[in-house]
Amino acid sequence: MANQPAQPYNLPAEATLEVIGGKWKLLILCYLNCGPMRTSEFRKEIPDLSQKVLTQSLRELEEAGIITRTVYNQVPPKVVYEMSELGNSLRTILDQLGEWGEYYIEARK
Amino acid sequence: MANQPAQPYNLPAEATLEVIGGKWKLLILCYLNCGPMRTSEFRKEIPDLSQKVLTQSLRELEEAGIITRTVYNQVPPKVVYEMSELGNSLRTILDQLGEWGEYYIEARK
DNA sequence: TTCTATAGGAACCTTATGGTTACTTTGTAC
DNA sequence: GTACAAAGTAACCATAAGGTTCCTATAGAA
Repeated sequence: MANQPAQPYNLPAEATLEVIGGKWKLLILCYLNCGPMRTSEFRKEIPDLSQKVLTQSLRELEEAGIITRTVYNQVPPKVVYEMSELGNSLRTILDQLGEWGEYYIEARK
Repeated sequence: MANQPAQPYNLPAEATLEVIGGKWKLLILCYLNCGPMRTSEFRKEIPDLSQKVLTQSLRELEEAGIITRTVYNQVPPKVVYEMSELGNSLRTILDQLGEWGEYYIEARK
């Protein structure tokens, strides 16, 4: 139960992994990279992703400032998620992770 | 207990995160980026990293083909770890993760 | 007036990951 | 012959992350 140090990371790169890490966040960001999405659209596109983990992941991405959440005051509810400025700055990284992943999968065959 | 699908990833980028993910792997790779290291050197440099998690992480990186392990047949034992070719191909990614992490930490202040 | 659609919360369980402690092996130095 | 060094392994525990099921609110449609 030690207090958190001023800088909780050994390396800045860990901050990046903390933001995009987790089982589904990359996939969520990948969809948002193509444009805004509502919750129900995520549910249809990624049926294996449970409601709970979806909203949890979206909340964390929102708190990290990577995506924005817009609530339309209507019934039934409508909530739209999209990339923020900060989120867009991640694009290069996401692309590179994908490229190296392809290379790696190929190299391991 | 479902069988693994042919491709266990939704995205190739997930393969990358699987390789470098975990609490200590980035740090380990960061040290190896500067040159070969023996186990005892890791223990001194990263005292918060337990023996168990260290060897476990090194094993996984080795299985991923990212690092190599060389055992010298002597007593007391001597084991040296270093980056492989494949490991070196990760360098750009690691750098970018670090750069974005710095940017992000700054942007969040 | 009952049903539907949408987004989410609450309670609970399971598994993965990380951490701790104690033990092992074996040649050399004291 | 005892102690030490290096690189582990084994058994165990704690916490985090992910997953399941059921519940809620509310306007309009049937």
